[in-house]
Amino acid sequence: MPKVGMEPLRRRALIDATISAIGERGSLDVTMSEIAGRAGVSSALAHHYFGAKEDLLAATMRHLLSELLTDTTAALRVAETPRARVSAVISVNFSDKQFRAATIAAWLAFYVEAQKSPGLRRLLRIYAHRLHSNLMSGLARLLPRADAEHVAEATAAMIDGLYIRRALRDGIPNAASAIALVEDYLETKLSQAARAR
Amino acid sequence: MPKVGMEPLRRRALIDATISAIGERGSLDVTMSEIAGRAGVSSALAHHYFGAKEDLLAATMRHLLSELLTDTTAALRVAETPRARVSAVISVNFSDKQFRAATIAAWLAFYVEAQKSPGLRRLLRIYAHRLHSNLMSGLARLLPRADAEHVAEATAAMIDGLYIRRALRDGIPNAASAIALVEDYLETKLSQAARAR
DNA sequence: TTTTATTGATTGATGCGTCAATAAAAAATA
DNA sequence: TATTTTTTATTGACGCATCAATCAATAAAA
Repeated sequence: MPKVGMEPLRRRALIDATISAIGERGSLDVTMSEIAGRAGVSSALAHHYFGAKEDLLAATMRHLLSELLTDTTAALRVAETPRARVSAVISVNFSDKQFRAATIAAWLAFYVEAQKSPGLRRLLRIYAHRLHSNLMSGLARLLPRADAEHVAEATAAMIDGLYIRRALRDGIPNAASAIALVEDYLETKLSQAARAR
Repeated sequence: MPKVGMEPLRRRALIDATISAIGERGSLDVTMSEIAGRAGVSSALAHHYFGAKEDLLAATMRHLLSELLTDTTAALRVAETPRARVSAVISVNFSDKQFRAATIAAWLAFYVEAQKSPGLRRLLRIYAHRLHSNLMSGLARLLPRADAEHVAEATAAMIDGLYIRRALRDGIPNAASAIALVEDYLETKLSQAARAR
């Protein structure tokens, strides 16, 4: 059976299995055997490629993060105006790929785990910082600096909050209404600023 | 040593110990021994009073929830106007007692745990519902029904989001600025509505 | 023959939940 | 009031299950 060049395929399969396992269990205490089983390999192989369980979890987190960043930069590339840049960032966060039960459960679980693990916390800080600066890349051209910072904070908080409510499967059932909520806030703040000018 | 009437004292001490243990560890996987140790008793006693670990966690969650509800009703009682009612609900959520690292870590951990445990999920649904209707108790008198619902959703999401960001100890360092963010949103929406009228 | 892929079996640790044992208070009985 | 009995409080020790991590063994490529 052993065919060479399996490593990248197995790594990817194990990471995918980790996300779906976390999504189904709803928490990070999934076993290595559970994950490995989903990926169709033995738990020993998972250890072979990733070392400790925490390393696999960190790799999964990094994967989630880099997917989000990739999608975001792609969306930003085609955004023509500052206003469109802000909407692009928002829509990526609520895209089908991101705003899915398994993905959200994984994010939530990682937030909790980050309390313990400094490595994970660093990764989440990076995420928060990127989200902020991506939002600012549009807002800074629409509002005075201080207001832009303020609106970026509030928008980021709203996005995180909507993720949580989605995890609870209560209120805000779909991505469209979540986007509408955030966009409405933005529109309100922008028109308020325009009036003041 | 055995003195009669220990039960309520022990129960309370164990629940407090659970919160602080979760706060320090940052997650729900604290051991019964750890909790019992903090409460100054053996793990066997914790089992004696609460049964399974999950029961202790559920009791802790219920305690957190009922404290929040008690504080909220107290704050609502002294609120004179509809506008004051909304502010009252917000300020309770960011009060010293609620917006504390240990409490927030516990809430976050419970959100994750709720994915697995239907009992906990029910409790969190109750919390979300109460928060919503408490906000509505003021908003319904300030805005048309549909707008009020919308603003209540957004406010609730913002509150949850700010909790998460607090848990990460990143951005929004203190309660005051968190309140300012939410109040600013509210004020903006209310004045927008007033102008439209 | 060396490297890469893979696993079953095993080990060691951890932690929940139980149980029998101890002791002090309260209640019942003499 | 003195005693026995029952109830309440409490724990150390232990069984049992789970799981992460290791390792020796197998087999196909290079």
